[in-house]
Order: sequence, then C-alpha cells, then structure tokens
Amino acid sequence: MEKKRTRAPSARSLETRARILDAAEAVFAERGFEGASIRDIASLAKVQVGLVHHHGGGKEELFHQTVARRAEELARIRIEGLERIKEAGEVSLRGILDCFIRPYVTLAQSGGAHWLAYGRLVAHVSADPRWGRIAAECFDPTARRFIAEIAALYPDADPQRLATGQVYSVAAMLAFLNTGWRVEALSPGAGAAEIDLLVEFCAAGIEAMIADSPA
Amino acid sequence: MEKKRTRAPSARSLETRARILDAAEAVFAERGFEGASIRDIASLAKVQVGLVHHHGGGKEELFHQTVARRAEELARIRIEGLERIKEAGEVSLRGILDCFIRPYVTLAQSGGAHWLAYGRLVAHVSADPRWGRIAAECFDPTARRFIAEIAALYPDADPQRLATGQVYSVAAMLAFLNTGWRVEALSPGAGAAEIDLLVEFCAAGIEAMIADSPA
DNA sequence: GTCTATATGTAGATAGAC
DNA sequence: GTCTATCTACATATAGAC
Repeated sequence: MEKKRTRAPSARSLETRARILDAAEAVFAERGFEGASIRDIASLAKVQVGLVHHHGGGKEELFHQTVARRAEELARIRIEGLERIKEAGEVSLRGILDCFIRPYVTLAQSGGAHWLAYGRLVAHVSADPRWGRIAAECFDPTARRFIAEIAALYPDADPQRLATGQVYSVAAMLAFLNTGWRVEALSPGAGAAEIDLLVEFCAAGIEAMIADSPA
Repeated sequence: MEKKRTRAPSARSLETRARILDAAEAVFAERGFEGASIRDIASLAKVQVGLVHHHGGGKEELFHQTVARRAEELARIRIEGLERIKEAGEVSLRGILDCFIRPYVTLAQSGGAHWLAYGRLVAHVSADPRWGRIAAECFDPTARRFIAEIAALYPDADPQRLATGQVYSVAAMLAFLNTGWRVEALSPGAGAAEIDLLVEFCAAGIEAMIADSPA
C-alpha cells in the first residue's frame, strides 16, 4: 500500500530534503554504503537523526535516492547532446562517445564538489554487485540508448561486442574521474584535452574490437 | 617496536591462518570492508572471534594482508610471462598487455572461487581512495614495470599518456572480471577469445592515445 | 515536519583461563 | 594457539511530544 499523497510539501521541507540528500551523497561517496552512518549524514546536513529516516525512508532507500537524483539529470544532458549531433547530421563513434563522457567529466571538474562526489558514489555502485538493481535502473536505459546509436553506425558489428565496449568505456571513464593524481595536476585548458584522449582511447578500442574477426 | 620472532609457527597455526585469510577474502569481497564483520569471517573460517584478531591483527591489518597475499603471487606470474616474451624476442604492445591481463582473468575463470573473489576485492580497493596506500604497495610496482616495458617500445610517447592508458586498461580488466553477465555465459572455448578482445581493446586504445598529437 | 529520547542489535577489541 | 566471556561503543530505527 503506497503512502497517499495529501499535499504539496512545503518549501522548508524540500530544502531540508535536498540538504539531507547532499549530505548523504558526500558521506556515501567518501565511505561507501556500510561505512557511512545516518548520524554522520544528519550531522553534516545539520538535522536530527530522525529526520533523515523521515525523508530518506531507511538507509538503503536513502542510498537509492542519492544515486537516482543526479542520474536523471545526467541522463537528460547526455541524451540532449546525442539528439543535437543527430539533428546536425554529425554522428560518429567519437561524437557519440563524447556525448556520453564529456558532460559527466565536465560537471565533475567544474560543476562543484557535488558532481565529484557523485563520481565516487557511482564507482562504489559499479564496484559492488549488490547494487546491481540500482545500477540497472539508473544507468542501463541511457547506456542502451547509446549502444543502439553505435549499433546503427556499424550494422554488421556483433551487438554483444558493442555492449562490451560500452562497459569498458564506462570503466575507463570512472577510472579517469576517480584517479586523483590526474585531475589535481590539471591546468585550466588541459581538461578538454584529457577528455579528448579518453574518448580517443574508448573509440579506438571499440573500433578494434569490431574490426577483429566477427564471432 | 616489532614483535620478536621466537619460533617457526606450527603447521596447525599456519593452516588456521590460511583459513582465516580465505574467509576474510570471501567476506571482504562480497560486502566490502565496512560491510564485512569479524564475526562473519570467524564463522566462515570456523574459528573463534578472538582468533581472527590474533592472526589478523585488527580489521584493517587483516584486510591489508588479504589483498597483499594474492597480489604477490599474481605479480610473480605476470613478471615471469613478461620475461618469457622478452627472452623470446617477441615483445609487442599486445604481448605485454596480454602478460598483464591473461593470468588474472584465467585464474579468475578457472583457478577456483578464490581468484574470482579476489577480483571483486581488488575492485573494492580500486574504487575507494581510502585504500590508496594498499593499492600503491601491492599493485604499483608491477604496473610501473609494465609501463616501463611499453615505454621502451614507444620511446617518443609521452610517459604520462602511457600511464593513463595503463590505468584505463586495468579499469577495463576489472570491469570484465566483475561483470557477471559475461563470464557466466561463457562456453569453454570462448574465454580465450574474450581475453583476446579485451587485450585488443586496450592495445588499440593506447596506440590511439599516443598517436594523437603529443602534448 | 521537526525534535527528544530511547529501544534493540551488533560491531571491534581484549582479558584471562587452558 | 585456542577458546570463553565480556567491555565499550555506536549502529539503525522508532515512539511520541510539540
């Protein structure tokens, strides 16, 4: 039985809820699911412990919400970019991968600490099969959309190989985001070049996989 | 002050210690550091809780030992393969990457559940900056050795790009190991082909990165 | 919606007998 | 080295006043 929706939440409630999600994002990202405590999240959000349960609905549900919130925004940006290059008729493997990779990396580098923390959070989700359902819900639809676009470019390629290439590309992107020794040493203009190289790595890898003798 | 070494440990003690490390490996791999409990590890190893502390020396130290144990064996196998192809004069980018990737994947697929669990364990270590020191100690020396070999093949390439390529390759390899939807569907002969494709992805990606305009 | 207080379980670690 | 028993701390979750 679902909770009945009685009334729109107050502005104060919405702001508290956002503060809790922000705090949860930071703490979950830094220490993982089990390492994070509701108390730390409450303290960072400057609310009482009980309020975190009230808004979050338990620790697992809070974790789920934290991952899902930015995933929706990210998916929207990525799909918009994809449709933009399709309308412009500039579809290419590198262009498609760029639409997938660049928004995430750019936001992590210049979009404030939130997106940087989110990168680590996603790394935790990806590293642990336990969160497979969350990953499937939040990330698979967009990933499938991108794989379909690549498949349209290479109609003869084995779809499984394209999917594998996508998985490897996501892994490389997360490694890029979460390997601090690089991002910190970046001079202002270097960021874009780094992204270009990452896209090049993924694109060349995928091309090589599908050029190899088909299964 | 270090503990003084008085006598060789008994066979019984060594076997208990191995059982504890095996159990710790399985539980840490499945639930991560914080999610694992000493009690679960003790229960799986069929020993008392106090014994886990006695042999492991605290939870963090136990985690460290668990990661380090197989890392040493893996490093040895990888380096041996590397020296074998060097003596045979068959050094190539794909050959080097193959020496790095194949032993790990092969062990995970056919070396028993231990190595499969170890793959997940390493994924946890890699995903969390908190374990940077363990990763540096256990994995960096071997990684550096392989980067040096690749650098010798491409003396004009930017060493930083080679290091970046290595990081991406490791990420792709871990993704391959820990993405169950593939391994389970493998027919006996398919495993080798999958490894070839992974090596091809990484090699082509690295080649493309260093072929790009040097910084 | 928010806060105080508390219920209940389990964590890591250790002391001391054998 | 091994096992029993226990210490202390902190976890999640909730009940109930306001």
